Amino acid sequence: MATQRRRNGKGIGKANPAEDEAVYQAILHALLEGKLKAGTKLAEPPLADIFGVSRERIRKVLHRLGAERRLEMIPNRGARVPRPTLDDVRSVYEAHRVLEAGVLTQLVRHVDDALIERLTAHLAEERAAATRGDRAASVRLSGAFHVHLVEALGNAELSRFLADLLSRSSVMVSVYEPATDSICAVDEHGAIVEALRARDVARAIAVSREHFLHVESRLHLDDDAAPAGQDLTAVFAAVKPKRRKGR
Amino acid sequence: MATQRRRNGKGIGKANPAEDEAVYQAILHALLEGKLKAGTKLAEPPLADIFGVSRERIRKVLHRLGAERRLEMIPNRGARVPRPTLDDVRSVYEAHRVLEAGVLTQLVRHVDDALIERLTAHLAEERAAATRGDRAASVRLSGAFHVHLVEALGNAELSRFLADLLSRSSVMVSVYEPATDSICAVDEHGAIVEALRARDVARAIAVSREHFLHVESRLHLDDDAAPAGQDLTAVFAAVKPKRRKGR
DNA sequence: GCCATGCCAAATGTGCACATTTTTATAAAG
DNA sequence: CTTTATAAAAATGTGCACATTTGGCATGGC
Repeated sequence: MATQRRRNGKGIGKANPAEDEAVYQAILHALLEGKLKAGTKLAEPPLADIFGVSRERIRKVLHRLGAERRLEMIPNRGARVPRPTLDDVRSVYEAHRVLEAGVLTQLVRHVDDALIERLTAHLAEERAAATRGDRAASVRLSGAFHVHLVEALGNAELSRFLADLLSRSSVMVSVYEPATDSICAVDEHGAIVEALRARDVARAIAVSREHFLHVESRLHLDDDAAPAGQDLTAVFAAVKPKRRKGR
Repeated sequence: MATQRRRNGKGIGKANPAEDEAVYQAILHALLEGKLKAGTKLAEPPLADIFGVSRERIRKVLHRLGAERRLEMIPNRGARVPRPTLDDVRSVYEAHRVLEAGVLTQLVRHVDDALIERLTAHLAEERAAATRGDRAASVRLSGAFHVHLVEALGNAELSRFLADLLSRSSVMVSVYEPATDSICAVDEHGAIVEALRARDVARAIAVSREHFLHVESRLHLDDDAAPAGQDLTAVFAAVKPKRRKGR
């Protein structure tokens, strides 16, 4: 009697790790794309309804995102999209700057022609996107340049740390808008590569530092601040065509 | 089967966030102390029985530790204490080395007498512990020195990253045993402070680098490798005096 | 003797039914 | 009209009952 089956009549405890991952990726993607405005409440029941999964599954995903510090979890009060302070953003940029100084210091000891060649090729891509006027590609490639630098070291811990920093700064673009007007100047990236080729640590670090300070100086507060109330259904509209109840 | 301790029909959903934290801290502490050998299986039912809480609570904690990469989670097969490779350990040390190079680069721009004074005081503590022969204090203070360095920058992201690295290397002590014979030489720490006082970036980084390479060279494989099967009850014996079934 | 196969106990994964807490709506008082 | 108190509604947190999967063990065939 107590065995209430699901609507699809199949098993209830059916293991489906892919479903977890799909929901996680969907929400994470929405966060990184900036579709979810800062301060938006992410309640479990509506999300379960939208994605057509149980509430527990949504719950697990939200708590995971909270553990990764991508969502702000408050006990008994659910999940919200974090509203980073200007100091928070500066902190992330500074961390990136400090990290890259260390990376460059280590990198000059291991530069070889292949690396310089790869970086030069990347610079060409960046210039192509810039002259083409493709803003989206420019932003993407600009971030990828720094990823290339750290991955040249082949250290998983450092790569993960940088990925964490970049993903966090992505979210921040929706509040403060850095570098939408003019992204990382390709020339500055080129100067870093040039210093690397010359094995000049001090110059590489100095250029990198100026580069980051340049970007940081463009940060400014964008205080339209829609405090809450965003239509989640609209945000996740095209993500999952699963049926949901009549609105 | 293990009789669920809490069967009082009245308050089932009683909120108790402190209980979560207690279990989390207990397992984390056991991990950091090296009481849990690498490769040990952490099954949910016995842990629930030991701590006297429901299985779901254990479950949540284990998954949290898995998300923090302190436990290795395999779908449908539970949690195990990770068995880090020698390359993993080297990776952590290298990351610390690279990070500290960046930290020192940034730090020489903001050194003041107060900082030098604090670091000097710390060095005195280290020396005292060393001459006293207090090995535990020496290890602790030796790690704390590097924490002091990064915290001098006042950047939360960087501090968190270093804490992550340190906690991971703590776990690794149980497999490879670095620096138990002779921990970070105080003289090397002193040389770093001296270079900072002189505002000599290159020297600070060089000394720091040599320091880390020195420690890394002491790593060696300790392959006794008890493959599994550790008595969890004994490990968590003194942690939680809560009543459990037999005993 | 050794590998393959089937069965059974144990462990993990998940939906659901509550309890608890928070938030919203409504009514009353100043 | 604003503010406060109270009740209703919604959302979050948790234990439990299953389903599913895994691992071990015995049996049978080569």
